[in-house]
Amino acid sequence: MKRGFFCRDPRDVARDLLGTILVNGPVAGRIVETEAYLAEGDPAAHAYRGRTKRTEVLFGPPGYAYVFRTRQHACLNVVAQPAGVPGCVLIRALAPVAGVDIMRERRGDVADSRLTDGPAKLCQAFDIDIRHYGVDLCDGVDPHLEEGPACDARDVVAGPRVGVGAAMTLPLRYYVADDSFVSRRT
DNA sequence: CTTACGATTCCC
DNA sequence: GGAATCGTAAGG
Repeated sequence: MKRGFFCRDPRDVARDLLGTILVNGPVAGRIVETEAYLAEGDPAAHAYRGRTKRTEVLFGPPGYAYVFRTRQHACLNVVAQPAGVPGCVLIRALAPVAGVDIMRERRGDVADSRLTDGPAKLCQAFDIDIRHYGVDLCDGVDPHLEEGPACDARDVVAGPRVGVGAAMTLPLRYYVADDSFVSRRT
């Protein structure tokens, strides 16, 4: 995945990221749901309250991983836009492509359909956590992103984001219509 | 040092 | 509907 891909508005990156393949060693999956977090005017974005140790990587160059914890779970984002502009895209769900058996071991006793249908679930299935904070997702070293079969633009749906405290109804969430791994249908 | 609070998930 | 549970950030 070329770094230039991420050097754009988070909304465009979020939409175009659908279909991209996330790889981490033996496990891989096709992204089917994302959310954009804007660099400016977005109270729900972590970078909204400024630059801190936690949000530091958001202000760096695009294509790097911004991993954060909420409660006891980790979530994976990709930094978008040029250095100094803290936009990012949250990877909310993906469809398993390889290593399903390993995902089952990591996720415990859950149905296959719930292996990776949520931002924290996919991190657990892919063994991604805070230790991946700031890693380059464009350098080919795991974990990394690869171009996948482009999904039909007509299948892409936009809607309100999930679980954000600051009530934001802008359509910043993108997902593949009718995909069974999308975390929630609206 | 102390307190408040989640970009979630799973179980009752 | 509610608890789990811990790092981060802000305030004293």
